[in-house]
Parts: sequence; C-alpha cells; structure tokens
Amino acid sequence: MHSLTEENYLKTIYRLAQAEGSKITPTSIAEGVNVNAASVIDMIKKLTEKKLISYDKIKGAKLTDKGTRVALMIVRKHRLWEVFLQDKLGYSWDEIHEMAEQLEHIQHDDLADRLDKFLGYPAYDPHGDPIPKSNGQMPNSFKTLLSQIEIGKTCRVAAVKDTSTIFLQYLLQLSVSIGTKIKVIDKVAFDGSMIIQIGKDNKTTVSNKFAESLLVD
Amino acid sequence: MHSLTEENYLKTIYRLAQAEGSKITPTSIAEGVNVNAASVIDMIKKLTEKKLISYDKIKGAKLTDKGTRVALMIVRKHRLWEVFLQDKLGYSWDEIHEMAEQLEHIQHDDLADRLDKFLGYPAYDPHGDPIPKSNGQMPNSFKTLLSQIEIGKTCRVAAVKDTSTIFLQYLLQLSVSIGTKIKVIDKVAFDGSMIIQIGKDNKTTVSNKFAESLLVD
DNA sequence: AAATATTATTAGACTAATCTAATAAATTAT
DNA sequence: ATAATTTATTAGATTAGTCTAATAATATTT
Repeated sequence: MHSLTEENYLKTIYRLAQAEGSKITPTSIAEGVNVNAASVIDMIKKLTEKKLISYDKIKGAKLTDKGTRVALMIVRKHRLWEVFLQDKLGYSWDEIHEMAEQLEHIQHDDLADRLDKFLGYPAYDPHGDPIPKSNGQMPNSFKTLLSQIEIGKTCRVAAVKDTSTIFLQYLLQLSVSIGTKIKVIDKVAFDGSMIIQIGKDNKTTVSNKFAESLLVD
Repeated sequence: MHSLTEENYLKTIYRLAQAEGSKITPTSIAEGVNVNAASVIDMIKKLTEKKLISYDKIKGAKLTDKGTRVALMIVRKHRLWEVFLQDKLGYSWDEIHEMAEQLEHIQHDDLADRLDKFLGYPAYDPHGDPIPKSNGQMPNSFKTLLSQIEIGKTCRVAAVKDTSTIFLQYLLQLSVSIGTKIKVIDKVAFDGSMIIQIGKDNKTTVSNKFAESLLVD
C-alpha cells in the first residue's frame, strides 16, 4: 500500500503535529526523518499527490484525514509491539524502540487487532503513550495531577493547570513541555514534594505546588 | 548488515539447496525470488563479493559457511514467528506465511532467542518444519513411521524405509518426495490404512503397508 | 531599508534493485 | 555434427529514495 519510507514520513509528520505549536516545515520533517531537506521536498510532492498530506509554504504540511488514519495505524502498531516486547519478551524501556520501528511496518489486515487482543487491549505503551484503537480513537486520556501519580510510574505532561508566565518559564527551564515524560522516583511525605525524572536524564525535586499545577496522563 | 533483498536471496538459495538434487542456477534462483534472471546475475556478483555464496557456471551457486549461517538465522526467525502467529495470535496454517516473510527480517541481537524462550523452545513450526537453534543446529529429527503419526498432525517426509523401485514409483505417482508435507486426516481401524493429505491439495487413502514404509519427522 | 542569514526549491547525480533487449554460451534434438 | 532451443551474461534504462551544490525566497539583524 504505502512504502516503508512513506510510512515513516507520515509518522514523523503526525508526531510533529502532536508536539503542537509551530507549523510543520520541510526542515522540521527533515530533522525528524533524518534526511536532507531537499529529499523532503520530493516526498512532500509524492504524499500530496497521494492525498495523504496537504502542503503550502504558509501553512506548512498537514496530514489529511486519510493521512491521519494511516499515521494512527502505524502508531498503533508501534505501541502495541512495544507492549509485546516489554510484557512478553521482557525487554526494557530503552531497548524496545528500534525494534518497534521495524515491527510497525509489518503489513496484514488484522495483525494489529489480534496483537491487541493477545496483549489484553492495553491503553498505554511502556512509555506511557496512549495506543490508538482500531477505529483511530485515542483512549480516554484521564488527566490527573502529577501529585497523584504513584512512585515508579511514568506519565506524560498533558496540560498545565496554572498558566502564569512564571510557572511556564519554570517549566521551560526544566525542559518540561506538553508530551514530556515524567517518572516519579520518590515522594517526600513531609511536604509533598517529589523527586521526578524529566525525560531521559534530568532528575530534579519539585514542590507539591508544582506537582499540583501539572496535568499528566 | 544485509539488506532485506540479500536476505531473501540467501533464504531462497538455502531452500533450493535443501530441496536437494540439481545444481542451483541463476534461473532457478530467479524463479525462487521471483525476479528476472538478469537481476540474479547482479545479485550473484554482490553476494559473491560479500563471501556469502560461491558461484561458478559448472557447480552453480552455493552458500558459504557465512552465508549458511545467515540463511539459517533467517529461517529460524521465520519459523519462530510462524509459531508465534499460530500459537499466540491464533492464525491458521495458511495465513501465517506472508507475515512471517516480513517478520523474519526484523533485526535485533537476541530477538530470536527471546522469542524462542517465550514460545517454549519449539522444535518445529506449524508446517512441521524444524526450527534451527541459535547455534545453527537443526533439532534432532526423530524420524518415525508415517503410521505412528496421530490424526490431525502434519509431518514431513524425511526418508523411505523401502527403497524398491515399485515403492518409489508409487511415491512419484503420488507426488511424494523428501520434504513433502503429509497431514493425517483419518485412520481406518479395520486395516490400518490412512487417509492423508499430500501437500496442499490431494487427499488419498494409503495402505498400512505404505504407512509403514515411509519415514517422517 | 540594506545586509545577512536562514529556508525552500530546483537541478543533476548517485545507489540499490530491478527491467528489457541483445548477445554469448551451453544443451538438446535432429 | 549441425540446428534449434534454452540458459547465462552484458549493456543500458528505470524507479524510489537519497545526496550535493546552486539558486530563489523569506526572515532577521543591524
């Protein structure tokens, strides 16, 4: 149906669109797919012809409904395979991504659905990312306060409750944005502050006030 | 390491070598890989350069030790995934092949080993083909008489106990040769004759004498 | 606003794998 | 052994996806 390469472009554009905010330019896609910007221009033409994306210089690239459906099914497969690799084969968090990158392209009518069933219809992958359902719906994202997350769990920043500049600046400083993954390492019973891991590296302690201002899922 | 295409050539050459007998020519490979013979010539050069095969016009193509190792690992992955698809996802005999063709190319150090463990170290795939171990050894092929096979099971013809011309001619007539898969449909208690399915299509009844002359595994 | 820097786009070349058409070599049939 | 046929091989073109280098269009500084 669509080549592996096309699928990777669609997935990248989907990811960039989720990351929200700025428009999706040839350069940003080039970074995401890890190719030259000139190559992206060619692929933009191809995907536009196939009506998988729309593109103009002002609005940037955008998935069409058709493109979104395709992208969602790739994401679905990726995340389901990640669950498989972790839950069934015992791989850890950091080992599963590159395999899932390959597995997501396996083509078959109902492979994803069978896998989904076999895995017990998981709602989230091992990174805490929601797994699209076969109809394309994302599982209900129950946003909770960071303060409610149990020790050891990983969550994703979904929204902020406090939109004050001073809070947002603090988030910026901590490299926390929508989509950032936060793992709760420990909680201090005394004052409700939390030791969290932001993304892959940075461990920090944040106050209870902070943890009550951040919505995660 | 090796491209998907290279892997498919190696697998095909391995399969042709197993099928025994005649030498492996560019034309036979072309048929196996489903490409033009001219393309095969190019790939033969490439694989020869990489020391994965040897080739000369008289002896035909032959996998080197290195090439054999690679081919065996692809076959291993293919057959393990087939077990997964049947045992875990509930696919049937005839649905699993094309998916396994894709899954066999998933690259990761110990994915095959983890899968093997997860599946309980199966010795045979759903088609009755032996699954190479991670060291490249084929599981001990315990040859049994066809008469010993239970109803519903599929086995592979491994050898003949009776080598008389008249028996071999009969086998030829039934299109039974080494490697042919036989499924035992039913057994007649009265005289020990069996209703078997040879390969994919032909259902026949064979005598107990026949079933006592054919070694399968 | 002019100068500078960044982005987007085009043009042309490259690689892997394939094809077709033509030729060379080997086999099989007469 | 010669003719006919099949098989192997070469030469050149094609496709998808990529690249570099050059140019055009925008955006940012000063």
